[in-house]
Amino acid sequence: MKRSEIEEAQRLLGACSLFNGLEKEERRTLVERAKLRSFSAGQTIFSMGSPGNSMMAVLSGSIRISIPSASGKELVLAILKAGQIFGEIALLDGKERTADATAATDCRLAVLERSDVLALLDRHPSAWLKVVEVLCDRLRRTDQQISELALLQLPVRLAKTLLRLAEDSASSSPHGIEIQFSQRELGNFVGATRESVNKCLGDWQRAGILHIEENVIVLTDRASLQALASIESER
Amino acid sequence: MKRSEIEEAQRLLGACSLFNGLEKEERRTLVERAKLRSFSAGQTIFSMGSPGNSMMAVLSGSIRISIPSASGKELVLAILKAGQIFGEIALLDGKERTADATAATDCRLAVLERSDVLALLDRHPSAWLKVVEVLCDRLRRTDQQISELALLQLPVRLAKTLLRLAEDSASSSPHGIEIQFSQRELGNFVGATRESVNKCLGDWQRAGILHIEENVIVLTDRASLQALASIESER
DNA sequence: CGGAGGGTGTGACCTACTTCATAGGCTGAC
DNA sequence: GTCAGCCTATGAAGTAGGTCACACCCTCCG
Repeated sequence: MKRSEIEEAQRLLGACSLFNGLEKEERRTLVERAKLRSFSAGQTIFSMGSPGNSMMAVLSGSIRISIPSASGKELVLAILKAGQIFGEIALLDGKERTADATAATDCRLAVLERSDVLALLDRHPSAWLKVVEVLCDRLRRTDQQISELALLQLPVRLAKTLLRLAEDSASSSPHGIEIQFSQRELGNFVGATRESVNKCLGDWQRAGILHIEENVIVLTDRASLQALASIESER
Repeated sequence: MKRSEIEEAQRLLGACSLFNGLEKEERRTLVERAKLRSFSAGQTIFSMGSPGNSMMAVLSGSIRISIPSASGKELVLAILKAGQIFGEIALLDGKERTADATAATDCRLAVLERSDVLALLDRHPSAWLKVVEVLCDRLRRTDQQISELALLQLPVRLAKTLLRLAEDSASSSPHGIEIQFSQRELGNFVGATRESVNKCLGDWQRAGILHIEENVIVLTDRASLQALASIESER
């Protein structure tokens, strides 16, 4: 591993909420012990059910966390970007991975082994709190996802996820915020089919809330979408 | 608080996975700092959205954790029994409660304040691991619940939850395992209506897999139910 | 006693989805 | 080139499950 790479990885790990409490020195030893790995878009990083002794921090690119179903369908739980971590559950409790992780784009990861992480936590017990915060955050997210899935109907769920995607998407054109997911992928987010998503988006385009151009959805009227998302329409 | 009560609470806390690693002495001080509280069936213990500075350990009875929706509906996330804990998320990250907790039966709880728990973790950093295990367990559960909700259809979900309920139900009659939840409540478990649950159970009764008598469901043919639960039938 | 409020059982109907089919467009590989 | 494989678009048909309405049974309470 080159010196420059190490330095960059160190800087990037500093961006992780998990590690930004550490002193520089600690971060350096952590990076030294970590394996840096690259994946190209579409590659699978790990699969649900496999044993997992490591966790990953995203250095660049984005990662897709999903749960597969028996027959090809899948539900996307999250898209992770630089500075976020994943795979920590299996590392912490020593059991199987609970979901699939695949590279959504080309990406680079820092892979940390269980023994290294536990050793670090041993030296710095205060870091446990960070770990716990990450887990709590995950739990809040999944709890919310559960209730939405069970209690809200498709248009509301779709509106909510569009807004969420809009929030952590850097790319905004002059006309509005751009979202770059295929309709099939949006379906995987909200637990619906490609066709249903298409119809919903079509309606909204006709209503002037957004428009669809060349594999990109442009949100023009965010307020209306927010209204749609907070309608108490249930199943 | 009476001496006998303290002793009993100590014994019961020892049954919690979270605390069974502690020495007797530590457990005693923890119990001394805890408030013992009783709730009668139906009482609400805390509500989603309220601030939460405490967590609870169930000493006796059972607790119902649920997420309410705008219009009366709700989704039941878990039923907790003696030896289990809840409310730890808000305690750990200092944010709002993510769900409602109500007394499913008359029950007694040990209520632990944030400062006491954090102090204990400070004295015994090894206890963090236990906390993390609890959180990981929760995450595994909710992840599974999400994927079932999104990917499986009602009969499969219902079969799965019946089997789960059967597992941690002590009451088994000579004829089979008894499950004592109303059909409406089962609906709240699987995200469906009373009527749909009724129809499904009716079919299964006709098929001889279970029978229904006086507000009790008796599982007679567990194997068939397991078969139904593992069918890959999707939505 | 009667009535309110809980439970189960069932039908008729409605609708939010899925499934299936078809059509066309673009990109990248052979 | 053309073919495979991805995407969007849209409409017809099928269906799981929700909604509504009713009947009936408890038990608890005034």
